[in-house]
Parts: sequence; C-alpha cells; structure tokens
Amino acid sequence: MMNGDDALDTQASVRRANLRRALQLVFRTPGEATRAGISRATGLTAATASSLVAELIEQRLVVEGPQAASTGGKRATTLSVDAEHHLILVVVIRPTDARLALLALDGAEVEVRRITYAAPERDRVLDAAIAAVGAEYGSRLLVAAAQLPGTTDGRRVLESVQLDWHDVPLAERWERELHIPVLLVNDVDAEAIAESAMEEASAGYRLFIHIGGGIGAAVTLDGELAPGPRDRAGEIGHVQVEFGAAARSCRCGRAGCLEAAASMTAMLGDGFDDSLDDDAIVALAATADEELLAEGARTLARTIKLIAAVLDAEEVVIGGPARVLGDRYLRLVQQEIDYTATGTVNVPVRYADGAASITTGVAQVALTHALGVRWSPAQLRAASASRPE
Amino acid sequence: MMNGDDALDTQASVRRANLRRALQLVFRTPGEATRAGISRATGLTAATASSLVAELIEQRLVVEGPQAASTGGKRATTLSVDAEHHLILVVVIRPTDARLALLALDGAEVEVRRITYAAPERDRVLDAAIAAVGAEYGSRLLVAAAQLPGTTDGRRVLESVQLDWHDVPLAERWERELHIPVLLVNDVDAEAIAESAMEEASAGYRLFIHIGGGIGAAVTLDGELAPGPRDRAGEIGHVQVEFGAAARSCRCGRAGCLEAAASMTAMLGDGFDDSLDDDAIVALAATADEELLAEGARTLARTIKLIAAVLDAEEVVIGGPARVLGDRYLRLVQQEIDYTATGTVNVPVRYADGAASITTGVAQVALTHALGVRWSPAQLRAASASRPE
DNA sequence: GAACTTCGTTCATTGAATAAACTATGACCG
DNA sequence: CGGTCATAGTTTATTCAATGAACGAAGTTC
Repeated sequence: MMNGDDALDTQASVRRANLRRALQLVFRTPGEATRAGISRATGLTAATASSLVAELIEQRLVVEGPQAASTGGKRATTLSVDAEHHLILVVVIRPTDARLALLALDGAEVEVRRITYAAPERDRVLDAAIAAVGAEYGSRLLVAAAQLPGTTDGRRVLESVQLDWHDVPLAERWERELHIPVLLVNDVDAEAIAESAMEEASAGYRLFIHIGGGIGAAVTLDGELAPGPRDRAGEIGHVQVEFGAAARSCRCGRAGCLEAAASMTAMLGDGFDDSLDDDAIVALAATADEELLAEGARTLARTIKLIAAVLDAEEVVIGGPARVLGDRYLRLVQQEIDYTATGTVNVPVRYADGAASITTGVAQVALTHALGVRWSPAQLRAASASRPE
Repeated sequence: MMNGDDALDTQASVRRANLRRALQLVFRTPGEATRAGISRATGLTAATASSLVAELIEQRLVVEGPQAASTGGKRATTLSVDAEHHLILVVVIRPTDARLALLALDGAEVEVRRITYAAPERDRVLDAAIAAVGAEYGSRLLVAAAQLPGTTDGRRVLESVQLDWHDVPLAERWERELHIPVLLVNDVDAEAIAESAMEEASAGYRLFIHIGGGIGAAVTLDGELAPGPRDRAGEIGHVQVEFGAAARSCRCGRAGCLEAAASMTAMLGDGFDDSLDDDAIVALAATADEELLAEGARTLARTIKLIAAVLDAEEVVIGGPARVLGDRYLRLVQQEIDYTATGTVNVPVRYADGAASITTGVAQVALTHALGVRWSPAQLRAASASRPE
C-alpha cells in the first residue's frame, strides 16, 4: 500500500508523502475535504491535488461525496474516507479471553468476535480465530494490530507475566497467515493513543498514566507515541518510591514499589479488581479510607512531577479504572503537584476521556502504521455513536 | 544554504535530503568517503552521487583529497570536510564573561575571543563583540549558536536568573547583525549534546544529568535532543524530592528541592563553587562527609530511576562538576539504582567524557541546524587534539 | 445576460533520479 | 607483457512527479 519507509530519496517517496498528506486531510475533515482544499492546505497545485485524489480513490481509500455548497463559483466535490472496502483488524488479548474487531476506515466497528480460552489452549484458539478472519475477509484486510499486557518491540512479545508469554514472535506468525502487516502494542500505550486520538494533536508531550491494579505510563508527542525504542518504556509500576519503614510490600515480591503505594488496590484495598465496572469502582471508592487515597494521590503526584519536569510535559492524563475516582482524588493529585511546583513546571492533570476505547487506540496505531494518518476526534465520536450493539 | 524547511513536497526537498545524506557520510568518515562509497551507502546511483558531491564541493562544504588505495580497480578520490571556508560562531554566555569561538567545519577552533563585562553593560559589550566578528568574517559565517544558563525556545531567552534576562529576543537581534541563522541553546542541553557527540549515535534515549551548584537534565535521542518543545525541559533542580521534616531548605526559597539534596553544594558544602577547577573539586571531595555524599547519591538515583523507566533509557550520563567525584560516588548511584530495579529496568550510569567541551556541543547543535549533519567522534577528538593553546 | 469566481482537468515544461553506455585506471594472471 | 576483470567516475537519454498556464464547467452577482 502506502506504508513503509519515509526515506525520501527518490520521487516515489515524495509521491508517497504527498499522498499521505492528502489522505490525512480527508481523514481530518471527512465530508468537507475537496480537491481545491487539499491544494490550498498543502501548497501543491490543483493539478497535483487532483492527481493525488485520483490515486487515493483508485486505492479505495477515498470516495467522492455530494457537491458542497458554492462559495462563489463552481461547487466542489466533497471527499470522504472510503468505509466500504479496507478493514483494520484489532485484536485485544487478555489472559482468558480476546476480542477481535474489524473496523472500517471511518472507525466504525463492522464486526466483533469474542473468544474465550483457558491458558494452555490460548495460542491455538487465537491462531484459529485469526485464520478464520483471514479466510473470510482476505484481501479486504489492510493491517492488523494486537494489544496485550506486557512488553513488546512491536514484532515480538518480549515478556508478559499475565499471559505467560516470553519472547513470542506473534507478529511474524500472524503475518504469514494474513499476508498483511501485523504489529503488537502494549496495553497502556494503546490506551494513551486512544486518549490522544480523542483530542486534537498537540505539539507537546502528554504523559498518560494508567492506574488500576497495576500502574503503567506512556508518553505521547503530537498524537503518536514518543519516538525511540519503546520496548520497556512506561514500566514504572515497580520503581521504588517508598523507602525504609514506610515501604509497603508489593505483589512483585519487593517493597516500596509505586504500585504498592498508589495503585487502585493500594488505595481501595483488596476489594478492587481490574474487572470491576465503573459503578462498582465508584461504590468501592465511596467507602475508601480517605487517608489511603490521599497518600496514593500524593505519591503519584510526586512521581508525575519529576517526569513532567524532564519532558516539559504540557498535560498529564490519568486513565484506567482510576478515571472514575472523581474530583476529590484528582484535586489531591493536582494540589500536590502545584504545591511545590517551581512555577515554571506546573502541569495540569485531568482524567482520560470516557469515550476513548482501547479498540480505537489499537486501530489508530495500526492506521498510523499502514497509512500514516490519524482519525479526527469528531470522526471517532461519530463512529462510536453509530456502533451496533 | 541547505538548511530550512524539510517541507518535502517537491523534488527540491529530495535533493536537499540527498545532499544531506551525502554530506553526512563525508562528516562521518572524513578522508575515507568517496563518490562510489556514497553511492553504495545511500543506494543512489553513481551518477547521482557524483552530482551531489559536485554540488557540495561548489558550496565549499567538501573538498577532494588524495586518491585512496585501489580495491581491485581504479583508485577512488577521497572526500573530506572543507575546513577552509565556512565558519561556525559559538558564543558561550556567562554572567560576567563570554567566549566567542569560531570553528571550522572540521570542528577545529580557528579563533577564540574572550570578553568580560559587568552585568549592566553586558548587552552592549556582547552586541559589540558580535558585530566585530560579523564585520571581520562576514560571508564566511555559516551559522551561530549561543549557549546560556536559563530557559529558551531557541529564539528568545525566556528566563535566565543568572543573567537576569527575561524574554529577550536575542536570536532575532543577532540575525539582523550577522545575516545568518542564530539559535539559542540551554547550557545543560549543550553539555548533553557535546557528550552525545563523543559517542556513536544510538537509537535509544540517553539521560544526561548535570550536577554542579545546580542540577539540570537533558534527554537525547539518536544524538540529538529529544524532539518536541524543549522550552523548559530538564528543569528538575527544584522538583521536590524530600518531604516533611527531612526536607532541606533550598536557595530558591522552598524546601526539599532536588538541588538542596543532591547538588554538589549539598554534598560538599558551601566550599563548593561552580568556578572551581577539577583538582580543587577532587580535593574538596576528599574531605567530604561520607554520609552527605551517600545521601546525595541515593536521592539522585531514586530520581533517575523514575525517568529512566518511563523513557526506557539505555544509559544515564552524569556530567558537570560531579564528573570528577570518582568511582565511590558513581558506585553509590549505580547501587541504589540496581538495588530496587525491576530487572527489566536496570540502566547503567557513567560519567561524561572529559574530552567533551561545551563549545563542541553548541557547535554541533548549530551544525545540525544549518546542515543537518553530525560530526564523527573521531573527527572531534582529532580537532580538539590539534587545538592551538 | 455579462462579468466574475471557484472547481477541476489537460498539456507542455522543469528538475531530480535512473539506467545504460562509456572512459579511465589499476589489479590479477597466464 | 598483454589480456581480462574490477572499480571509479562521467555522459546521455529516459522516467517520474510536480509546476504553470490555459481552459472548460458550473455557479454567483449585478
């Protein structure tokens, strides 16, 4: 397709880059983009814009829509994302079940399959499900991405305690089956991208912190994961933040870990579980020990401050189950950050958007990989609103 | 010249990118690069490589050297950096003095001027020195970069306590005088780049920590400062790391700051001063309170761990005056990092290279800006060895 | 209805890389 | 020593993508 190296050494790469720019405009303003608009926005001539659009239509990435209202001359032909042909396969892998979703290019879920398994047969069942999707949708598949708890370099699962996978070349295996690019994404990274997809891309760093039974972090820049090797990035759950007598023991075997001090379990007690729904968490939080909550908030805030200062982060987003803890908790975190902030480093904290779904994040990563393009927040909201369920 | 927008919309941008790639190869392997070698390394045809080299020679960026030994056929003409024409102006600004250095493209210092001033007349004296350099070297100047303590967006000095500058548009002012691009660089960033220039570029994040009377951090990726807006990045000196009764008061007026706990002044007492030379620091450290040193090392290590974990940093480099504290201190830091490291996040710490000079770092930033090119560590070592002094 | 705007296409031209033929120079080898 | 081969580098025609200018189509304004 259009993916791959932005080596920009030859005319072909210029063409690729301009195709991407044109396609990005259609993705950003679906139904409003026009050939003339692309020409204006990119600085390319009208002739070139037309040529690019023609190629995108032929590749079944873009379709023409109705004529736009006149702005004083001939009416423009609107352009939208072609939602009828290509499909993105999103796989969300969890210890005992998985979710396979097929998304159209407009972000709408075309089909969802759920599978369950016991750990020993997980690989077999998963592979079979992948093969089934491949057999049914074949050439319509554009790209696939799998989200999983654990560390990954995008091609292999390096280490996943929850799945008991160690150095598994999953991408390669599924690529042989599906004949499309497959990439692997860490769960918190996907969550961060989903959140970021719900906002206009900003030029600064955004620090995303997932707080549930565990704690993980991800850094985004301009709507994408911060560049560089991300194999083990964001693994801050078991960094020591409490010392000496104050260090609480952690499920990992050590003591003083951030998770032991600031996770949902630390703040709400063993009654917390990652499988609880939002209402149950709210109910549990209502009965929580104020002091434990405050302590968790403080410890988290102190951690955040350091990282935000080094990166000059413009925003911190708290996601995961902690997202429903409400103003009380958020204020505690923000206060502790502000309290000692130097004035120059004074980063705002907020909760993640409830509308952001993991599936969206994974799909966005896949889309970026395959086409180098981002959905517009508006498009995603529309797509999730029209979700068949 | 060749700098500026990588707008990548037209053939011209392809040409620019390829010129940069060719030039980079000459910078990396001066005296060994050849047209045929460039062709092989870039994948471009020999004809294109020849054309690129011809243009670089005409621009006085590259010169031909002697014939290389035959590798079984016609002997190749070697290519080197043209050190005779273009000059890079590096300005290191400090509260009561400044250093203006003119560097050739091979990294050698062609001329150095020192000026001193009292604070009230600083602007006037500096501007006059800049004007004098401009008048003398005129069109040979390629680019200028100024290094200073304080925050900057590259164009303006946002805030510098040491210089008592607040939102000063220095780059614009000097550009009007010199008619070349001028950029401003934070002092710790320059130090980090200098260090990074002494190593082969690596794909991972490198965390650089300057420890002197103050503490600052910088993150490099692939030999350059991490992308994104860096206006206030790395300002970690006054993040609170000690709390309650343990929090020591800081010169900034608050208490518990990292500087108050882990700076050279915190560890060695008021006898420390940033103007001390290496020998004096070593002597001072020999009489230091072991416990204060250990405490500083511990606090620093705990700070480092968090940041390294979020970034998945591959290396931490300690620079500034602390660089001469010796094995004792370094081991304390490394031990505290290893002690609670999760095994996955276990980042090595080392001291900065003594050969790296601030001037080199500033010049490297300027060179990257102007030509998109990095010096090779070997080239820099050769240049600094041949320094007239 | 005439003048003007805006959209989009067609076509000759430009700039950069390519492919292939060619020259130059040196190594290797019988 | 002369022939063959390998490597370096140049020349020339070709290809590909974007440009610029002309132009047709469709709509608005007066």
